[in-house]
Amino acid sequence: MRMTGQRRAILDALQDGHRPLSPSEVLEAASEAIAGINLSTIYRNLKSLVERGDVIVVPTPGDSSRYELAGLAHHHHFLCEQCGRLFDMHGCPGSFAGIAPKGFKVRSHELTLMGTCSSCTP
Amino acid sequence: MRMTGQRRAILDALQDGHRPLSPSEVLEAASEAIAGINLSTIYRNLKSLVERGDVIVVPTPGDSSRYELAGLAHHHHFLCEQCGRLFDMHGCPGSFAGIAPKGFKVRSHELTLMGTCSSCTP
DNA sequence: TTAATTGCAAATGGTTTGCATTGTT
DNA sequence: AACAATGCAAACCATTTGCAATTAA
Repeated sequence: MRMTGQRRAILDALQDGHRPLSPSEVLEAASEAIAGINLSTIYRNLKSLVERGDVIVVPTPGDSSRYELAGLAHHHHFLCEQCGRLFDMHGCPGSFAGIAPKGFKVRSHELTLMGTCSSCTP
Repeated sequence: MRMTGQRRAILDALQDGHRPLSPSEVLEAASEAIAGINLSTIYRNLKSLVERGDVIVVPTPGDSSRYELAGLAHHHHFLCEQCGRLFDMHGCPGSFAGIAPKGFKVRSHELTLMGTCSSCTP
């Protein structure tokens, strides 16, 4: 994988966003650096960046997946139902392995809080 | 809303499944009672059953939403990465409101454990 | 008979892919 | 030259919708 300007711009967008971004949010942010950048390219580059381990997928309940830079400490997210943005939160309340049914093997977990972010609260 | 045979079959499918079902799982189950039942009808009826409050949507991270009968105690789910089925778990480890950023209003939360269910564990 | 429900096919929206072109080494 | 990366259009898949035909109250 070559580190092209487009991939650089995508990583920059994720870095500057300070929160997980959807593909269309990445497109919007990267478009400011590279006019005419294509959504297919965003998807393809996000995929290869994930395979390479530079970026992780954030599966989001009831909405499309977001992407964020890899290497952050384990944490969870807040989904604003008003503006649709996903935010990072710090820490994790536990492993939750105890509530899994007997015989089920827990590999990971997703915790998402939903509500209204501070910008959208009147 | 009229209680047709199709709607009856859909509710029966959700009841008998003992776990949240995807639209295509509902189709498969309802087809045994009503041959030729259409997927559009499944979607339309699920929607009206949700509006009526008989059924709730279970938004599932990284996968399409599932549906389950309303009225169950607050609980969370386990997604088997092998067979794709979603299972109910009992109880909830907490409110999690404490980890939300300042100024954010929490309305609800989704907790999903991922891994391998007992049927898929070797 | 009146209004809700259904099947079918077409539309939609997000994501992926084929292919010819462009860019990098 | 050899191969990776891109743009574009078409394919895809889950979900929704328009409409004419059917069914329930």
